[in-house]
Amino acid sequence: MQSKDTDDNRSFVSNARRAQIVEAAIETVADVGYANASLARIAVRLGISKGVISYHFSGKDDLIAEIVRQVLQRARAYMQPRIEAQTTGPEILRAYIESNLEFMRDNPNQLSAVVEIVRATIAGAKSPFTGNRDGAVHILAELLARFQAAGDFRADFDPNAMAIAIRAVIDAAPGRLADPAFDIDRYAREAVTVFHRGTCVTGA
Amino acid sequence: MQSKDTDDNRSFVSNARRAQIVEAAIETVADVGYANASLARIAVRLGISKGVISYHFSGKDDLIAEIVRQVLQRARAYMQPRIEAQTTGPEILRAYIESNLEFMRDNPNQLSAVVEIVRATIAGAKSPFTGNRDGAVHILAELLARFQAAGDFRADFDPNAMAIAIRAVIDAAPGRLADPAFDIDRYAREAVTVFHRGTCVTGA
DNA sequence: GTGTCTTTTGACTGCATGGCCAAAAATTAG
DNA sequence: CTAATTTTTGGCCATGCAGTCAAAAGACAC
Repeated sequence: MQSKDTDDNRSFVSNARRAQIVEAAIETVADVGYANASLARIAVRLGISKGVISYHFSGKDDLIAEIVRQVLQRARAYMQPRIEAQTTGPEILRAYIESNLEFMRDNPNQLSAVVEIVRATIAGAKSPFTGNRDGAVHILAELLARFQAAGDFRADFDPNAMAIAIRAVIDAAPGRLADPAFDIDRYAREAVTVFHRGTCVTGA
Repeated sequence: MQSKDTDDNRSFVSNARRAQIVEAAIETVADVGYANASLARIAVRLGISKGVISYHFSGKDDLIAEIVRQVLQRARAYMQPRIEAQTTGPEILRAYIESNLEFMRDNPNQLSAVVEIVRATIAGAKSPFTGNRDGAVHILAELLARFQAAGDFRADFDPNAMAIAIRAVIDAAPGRLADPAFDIDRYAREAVTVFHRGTCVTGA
């Protein structure tokens, strides 16, 4: 094993095992919370010995990083085309919010796990995922700023503050998915409306 | 000691010690994150033995609950008069958002700690603070619904979804306070504007 | 079937945690 | 000053954690 592992460096079986472990880890985190998601618990969920995890991953950090990497890749793959299909600022913003929340609705565990991992590791200490969070905000802020300059949005809001608010509203959803009274589609509609009204020159 | 402790049940010195420990615990949580805020760390910050904490509190849960209780009480004391001074729906909503964020700005550690405690303990397992979070959302939702019925707000948004979004935007602030580039006053202004535009019939 | 390589097991380490407690120290009362 | 009480100390548990490892089990080529 080299330090820079590629998928092709590993056998089919090995890759399947890794995928299996990643999946179990996602479920475990979404289920019992990041703080309680120990290697032992993940192993029990799979019915294997926890040594197997150590064999296939260099450590817990490696496993967690792999979760974040995989989920964000899938989320990006789902969202990106939907966002890029739009042309105007308001349309893009709507597609951004909607595709984010749709992905959460259809893959509830995955983003729940990632949001929790990022939050838990960022709190207090420096984390390998700080750049991840700030990166998402920054990309959104740039987007807002671009279309603000183009006149698609009102000129007098701070793109950075707005981006933080938008992401806050989106990232609050996973933690509510467990509540049966929470209607994420309804929530998405409200979020779209609020930020449309909040960013555009004219009302709805 | 009885199980239902009142302040008056304890000596002055004892209450002072408790307050001191609570304060140190708040700072520790805000500093190193809830996950790393062990009794040992809190004790070191105070320069005392960790047994002292066990002596003054029935356990870690007790200490944490006391933090939440005290901070929320202070926050309520700050916010409530400011909110009740308003009469119309939009004014109340503005006062709600502004007073929340002002309290965070002036007491950065306190609400950082509480938000993190509530988030960390709610994730995955059932927590003594679940009702706390849902209660805050519920109160806000009722408020929105009341003034929606009165015609102060547009009639076609879901008060519950809106309340969740508003709290999400507010609760995202503490985690950003450490970032020197984050201007919480600016953030408050944008939040007020967004939700004013999002809830009212006419634009800004 | 034999030998090689991969994978899994289960026991083990070292560490940090929350909680506990007897003895020491400090405080207060008489 | 002495005795009773409150408070603090520092060491001690049991538990759960991530990570390690030798040995067993399995897969597979020949």
